[in-house]
This record gives sequence, structure tokens and C-alpha cells, in this order.
Amino acid sequence: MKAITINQAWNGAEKCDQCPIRHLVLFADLQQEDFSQLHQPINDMDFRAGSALYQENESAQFVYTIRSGMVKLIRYLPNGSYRIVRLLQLGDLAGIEALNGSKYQHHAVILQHASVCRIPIEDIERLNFNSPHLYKQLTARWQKVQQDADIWLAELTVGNSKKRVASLLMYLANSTANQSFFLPSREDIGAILAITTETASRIIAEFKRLGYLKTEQQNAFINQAALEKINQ
Amino acid sequence: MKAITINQAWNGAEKCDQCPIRHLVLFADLQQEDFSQLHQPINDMDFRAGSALYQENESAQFVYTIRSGMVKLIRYLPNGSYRIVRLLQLGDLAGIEALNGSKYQHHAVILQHASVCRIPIEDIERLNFNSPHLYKQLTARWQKVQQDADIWLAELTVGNSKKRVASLLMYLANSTANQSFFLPSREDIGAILAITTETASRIIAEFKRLGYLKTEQQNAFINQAALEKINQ
DNA sequence: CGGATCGTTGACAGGTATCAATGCTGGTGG
DNA sequence: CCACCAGCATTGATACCTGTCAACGATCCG
Repeated sequence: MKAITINQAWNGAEKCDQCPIRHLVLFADLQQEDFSQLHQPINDMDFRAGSALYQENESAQFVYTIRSGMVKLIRYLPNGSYRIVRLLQLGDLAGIEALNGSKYQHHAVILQHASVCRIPIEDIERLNFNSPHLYKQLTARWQKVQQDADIWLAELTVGNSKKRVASLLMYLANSTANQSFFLPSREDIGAILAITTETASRIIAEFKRLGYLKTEQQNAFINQAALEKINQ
Repeated sequence: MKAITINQAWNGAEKCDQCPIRHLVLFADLQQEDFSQLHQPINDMDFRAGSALYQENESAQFVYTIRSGMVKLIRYLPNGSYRIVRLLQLGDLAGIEALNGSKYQHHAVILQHASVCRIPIEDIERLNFNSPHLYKQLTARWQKVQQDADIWLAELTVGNSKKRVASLLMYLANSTANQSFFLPSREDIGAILAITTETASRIIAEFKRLGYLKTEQQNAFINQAALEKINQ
């Protein structure tokens, strides 16, 4: 199996206006005439878990709208370990910091098999300069970046480990429309919560024993009420 | 002494184009004709330490460019304590998340006597809709939000307490052009680093004993080389 | 079947939260 | 003017939590 598959490529309005998740994506507010500003094809691509969308400090040419799956944004630390600073899902925009000629600020790695739309930055900037219709959605994406960062800082890195794991499970459960959600590896849970892999494993195992968490393959289900009681 | 002082108010280009820190602020790229889009006065205000720029969930009418001093953005936690999620200084924009009709997402409290320009959001949105010259600086401010959040997550909430305090001191020292910097209270240091007040105090006191940190009034000086060696 | 990867569990040392007491300092009112 | 108070900083004692090092089980795949 290849790490990357290009499903299709199209130009401008040809397909975007039929997009089933159009209301969730960056181009939600564009008018018919705006699409003529898009000069390069937009690719619909599939990535398997473990492959990378882009690397930190790589010069940036694209942003990526997540259509399905999950992407982690990571930063390596001086000691060789890494920290996950955000998780991206349906409707989020990966690489948004690269607008205006900046470089990517993270490694973006696929956590759960993902389907994404790859959009050329050059087209976004042209569009934004010539039309007022992109601004609102772009601002909404930036607001989400801040909101997610704040959740990380105020909920996921405060309190003891048990409380952090409980908060993460609820965050994951509530950020999908499904009953179940994707449970990251113990190492990734550690990198999200700034705890060790072993501690993450102990707590997940304990939650399973207590019936607060159930897993079938990679699908996880939680007992929300029980987890909410673990506060600090 | 009043908590708030309004130094002056002006309209549009009347004063902004003479601003001594114009190159650092949101309006850096505006052209002469853009200023006519500003319909309401911009106030230059002074706030003393401890007073609030705005409250979380308050409906937002203004953003604030920081001209001097320091502002903390805080979130209260369910147990009554609080977490500082960002520090704002010269050139930063407080309340940026309130564009597009959103509410403020934090409490903004003055940490060190601050001078700010209060800008009506309505004018910013009008300007941004009618002129392409604001977009670049606005994007730069959002990028800074993400960058600061990442520093918090990847440097200031990882590793043991001693390493975190060392990282914070270096961050504070390097984010000002002066030799010295403002040292927050032990409680605030704790709220920044997700450690207790007592732990923060112990480590600051130890750094002082070792000569890594010196203070005169509220001015602090560090031995950067010594602090850099403390990595985990 | 064996190896690789990931998850789980144990033992233990070291770090941090907690509770508590004591300095320190600037401001206020008698 | 000075004593007092409130708020902040410092320090100590202790229990608990988490990191570390290590071993072992489970699962998948070639």
C-alpha cells in the first residue's frame, strides 16, 4: 500500500461547489466568480497512518483541509522526544501558519488514515487579496487554532495524570460526531499530555478495568459521567 | 491613582501616521486613504497593574495594541485556580479572537503597568473588508498567537520544574529589548508553568542563591549561560 | 516460527503537591 | 511617626505521584 494516493484533481469551481462538506471548509463562503482566481489544481489525497503531510521548516506551498481522519502537529524537543501540540480533524486546516511566505512550524503526521484537499497557498493569497469572501472562514480557522491551543493549555496540561487522561478522552469523544472515537497510542497520549508512555499506559489500563473506557479494535467508547468525576 | 487613564483620543490618520511604534503595530501597512475607513476615535490608554482590559465571555467591541507593559491572558479552572495561557507585550494585539462577532476568550489582566491603543472592532472589520492592506499584519498577529502557544506547549510545560522556570526566565529575558525584564509574582509563574506557587518560589530562590538570577525592585537579570545548562 | 512493535506491569528513587509556619515589605490609620 | 496589617515570598516536613529502568505479555507480519 502506498503512503499517498491522489484520488482526483480538479480546477476551481469544477468540483468544490459539489463538495459534500463544503459548509465545513475554507471555501464555504466563496461566490461563483471567486473560483476563477484559482489557477492551480486542487488535489484530493489519501494518506495512510504514519506518513507526513509536511515537515517543520520546509518551505510551504500548500495548506491541507482535513476531510476525514486525524492529523497530529508535533514539535521535536532538544532531548529527541516530541510533543504533540494539536490534533486536526474534519474541517481543520493544516499548515495555516505558512500563509504570507512563512515556513511550516510543525511536523504534520497522519495519526489515523486521512483524506485531505491540498490547496496551493499562492491561490489562497491571490483570492484573499482580490475577494473579501475568504476572510471570514480564514479568521474562523485562526480562531480554532487559538481555541485548541487554549484547551491544550488549560485542560490537558493541568492537574495530575489521571485527570489529564480523563480530559483527553472526553475531548476526543466530543470532537467527533460518532459514538466511538480513535484512541491514540500510549506514546502519543504521553506526547499530548506531557507525561511518560508508562504513566499513560497505566491510567488507560486502569480506566479499562474500571469500565470507564472500552475499546474494539481502534474504536474507543467512554463512560462520560464516570470520567467527569475525575477532576484533579 | 485611577486604574485607567485616557491620555488622548484621535480620529483616523490624524495621529497614527506619527506613531513612534507604527512599524510594530497592526496599522503598519495602511495607506493614507485607508485611514478614512476609521469612523470612531482610537484611544491611547494607561492601565495600572491588576486592572482588567476585558473579561472572558464579555461581548467584544475593541481590540488593544500593547504599546508598553505586559498583559496576561488567563482562564479560570473549575477548581477556582487559574492558568496563564499567554503573555502579551509590545506590538501584540489583545482580543484578536473577538473579530467576526465572537466573544473574548480570556480574561486580560495587566501584569505590569501598560499603555495600550484601544481600536474599535467595527472599524477593523470595515477596513479589512474594503482594503487589502490590513490582511498581512492581521495574519502576522495570528501567526504570533500560534507561535506563542507553541512555545508554551513545547518549552514551558515540558520537563521538570527547574527546567521550566529556567525556560520561562530566558523567554522573558529574550522578549524584551532591555537588559532587564519584569519578573512575575510566584503565583503567576506557577500559573504559567502549571506548577504550585511554593515550587516556583523554591526554584526562584535557589536560582538567586546560585547567582543565576538577580533582582532590583521588579527588574530582573539572568545569567543566560548558566540557565541554558539546566535542560531537564 | 521468530522478530519487531506496542502495551502492561513491577520496583524504586526522586520530584512535587500539600499543609503549615515564619519572614519580609509596603501601605494605612491612629 | 510608628505600629500594625495584609499580601507576598520563603522554608520545612511529609505523603503521594510520577519518572525511570526493567521485564514480560500480546499482536501482527514476514
